[in-house]
Amino acid sequence: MAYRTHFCGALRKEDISTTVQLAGWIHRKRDHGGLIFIDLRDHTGICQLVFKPQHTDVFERIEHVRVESVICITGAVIPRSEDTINHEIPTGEIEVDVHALSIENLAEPMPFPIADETQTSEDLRLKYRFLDLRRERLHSNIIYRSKVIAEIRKYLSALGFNEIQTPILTNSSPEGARDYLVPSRLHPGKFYALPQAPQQFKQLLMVAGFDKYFQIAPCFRDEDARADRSPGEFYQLDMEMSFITQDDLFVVLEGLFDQLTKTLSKKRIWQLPFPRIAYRDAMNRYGSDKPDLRIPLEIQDVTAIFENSGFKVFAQNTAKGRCVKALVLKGKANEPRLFYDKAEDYAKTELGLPGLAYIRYRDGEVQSPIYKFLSDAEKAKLIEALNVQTGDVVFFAAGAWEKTCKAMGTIRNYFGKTYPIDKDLLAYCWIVDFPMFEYNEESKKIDFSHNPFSMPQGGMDALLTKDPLEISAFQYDIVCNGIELSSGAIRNHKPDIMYKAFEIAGYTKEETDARFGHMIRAFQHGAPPHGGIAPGIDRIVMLYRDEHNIREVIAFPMNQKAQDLMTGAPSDVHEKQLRELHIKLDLPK
RNA sequence: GGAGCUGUAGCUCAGUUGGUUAGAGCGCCUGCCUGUCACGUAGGAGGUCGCGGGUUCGAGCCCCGUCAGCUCCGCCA
Repeated sequence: MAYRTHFCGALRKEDISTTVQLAGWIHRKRDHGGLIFIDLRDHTGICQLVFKPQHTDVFERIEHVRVESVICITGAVIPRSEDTINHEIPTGEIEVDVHALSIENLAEPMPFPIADETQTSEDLRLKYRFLDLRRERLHSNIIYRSKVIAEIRKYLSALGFNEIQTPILTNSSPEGARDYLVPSRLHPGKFYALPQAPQQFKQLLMVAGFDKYFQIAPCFRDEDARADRSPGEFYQLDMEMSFITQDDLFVVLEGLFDQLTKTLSKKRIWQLPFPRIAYRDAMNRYGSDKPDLRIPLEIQDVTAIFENSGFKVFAQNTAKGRCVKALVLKGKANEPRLFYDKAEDYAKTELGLPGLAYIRYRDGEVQSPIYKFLSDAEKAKLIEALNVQTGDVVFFAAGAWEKTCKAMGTIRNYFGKTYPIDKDLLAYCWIVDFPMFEYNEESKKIDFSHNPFSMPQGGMDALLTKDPLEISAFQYDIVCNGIELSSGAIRNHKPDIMYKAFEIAGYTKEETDARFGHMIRAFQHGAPPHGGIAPGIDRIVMLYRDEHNIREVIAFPMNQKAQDLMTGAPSDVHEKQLRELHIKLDLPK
């Protein structure tokens, strides 16, 4: 005999006078002595059951059953009287008069309430993850995640993408994050690595002629956790396409996110197509390569105004590679003193800035610790250049370009919190034209700034003739509301350009062959132009669910120290297992 | 590796300048209750104040150390 004929959340007044079987968890219980109400919950929702003393056996058996026990019932759907209708729930017009009961599983008292969303300590929630997942918030997040993935598959399959799995046991790559290693039994002393991303495989799939590939790909990186970074493993929508330009890819991704937004959310995309902002502009205007465009503040450059200024702090920062940046806050000149003090304190403690100069253009007076150092001409130029009006306040920072931009970007985000932000606005944008190379201060050499397989803009000609630090790559990020969802690139499919790029980064031909021989070899046997991207699934779900911690969108996450508090992983293994793998432990004391 | 915050009943928390027997709500147990929907109501059980040391006549509270969780920095091609 079947367990159920209906789902709890599906019953309506149309079902009145039918006999139904329901199965689920006791969500809440209200025992009136001569009458017991139970809210029965399943995956679909909640339905009220009524137990009446006329059914003596059933009534007596349910009396001492605790919440979260699993029961199956048979009963009649009956209407509720007008005054007992519950307008808060979809099934509130009816209830089920129970006349048969099967108790499937008695629940011990819960370590924390399931029906209440009471804040509960993180370690307890992780230890009893199977209970936490019953709670409304997590349960709906996981269902939502499933829908996002289903919609992605639907959209990409319709565009001719093929979903292809790539190896989980693969090779260690010294670049990038720390690898998770897996010892080989058949090859003593050798190790597999779990993939940090299927990067090379997806490019090889393009060489193999599959044209368009995607995968909901697990990625493993042994790096420390953050609120938006799961330790150990996370999921990417990994994609790659052949014979495409950067613009072709943008169209596909914009369509995908438009589709996700329309079908799964009441949120709105701010601008479609997404704005495209060059990396350098993003740094100059927003102080970040992942700007939150919803914040109505933009950084301005005032370096030129202070050339030869009498104010030495600014004047010494007008040389090449240095700058003076200004951030105008409209109408914020008359905040309490604490507003400016707290901002300065934040700049000093969090950003390590020596201070945060400001000018308050108040009604009839200007209040500023630096105003007295400025000439009348500089004062006038500032007002003109920044379009300052009475009631505005301007903050300044000066120094090396990148550091100053980033500091101002952090200040911009800090002040951004004082403006109303539309939670349902999705301000997607593309950050484009990332530099191909960067100067590594530590090793005093030129490094790839992102993916070594990206195509330099200008191709071989640029590599041969331009200052490497001036070369841009066809390398882009997709950003939404200040969250970096992914990097991507049009790849370098030409071996000669690849050797040259590696040479600039300090690799000889032999070293390049040794490390990336299989890639070069592939590109020597007919490689199509191709490119791709790999948006983080977890972060997409966080964004659409307004969650600020990645654990809230993962069914079984690990804690900050990469432990699974439910299963106890990582754990000791038997001596025999170690022997088979030819591994001896050398533990720190 | 470093910094910050937190740690008191099963859960969420309060606990005064260091002072008698450490409290509340929820949950749990035993009753009463036929229209609740966070049901109501009476009673009861439940504590290594994270752990260790110190100061003190006396420590949940002060000091030192340590553990755990979270957040951030480093790290994340």
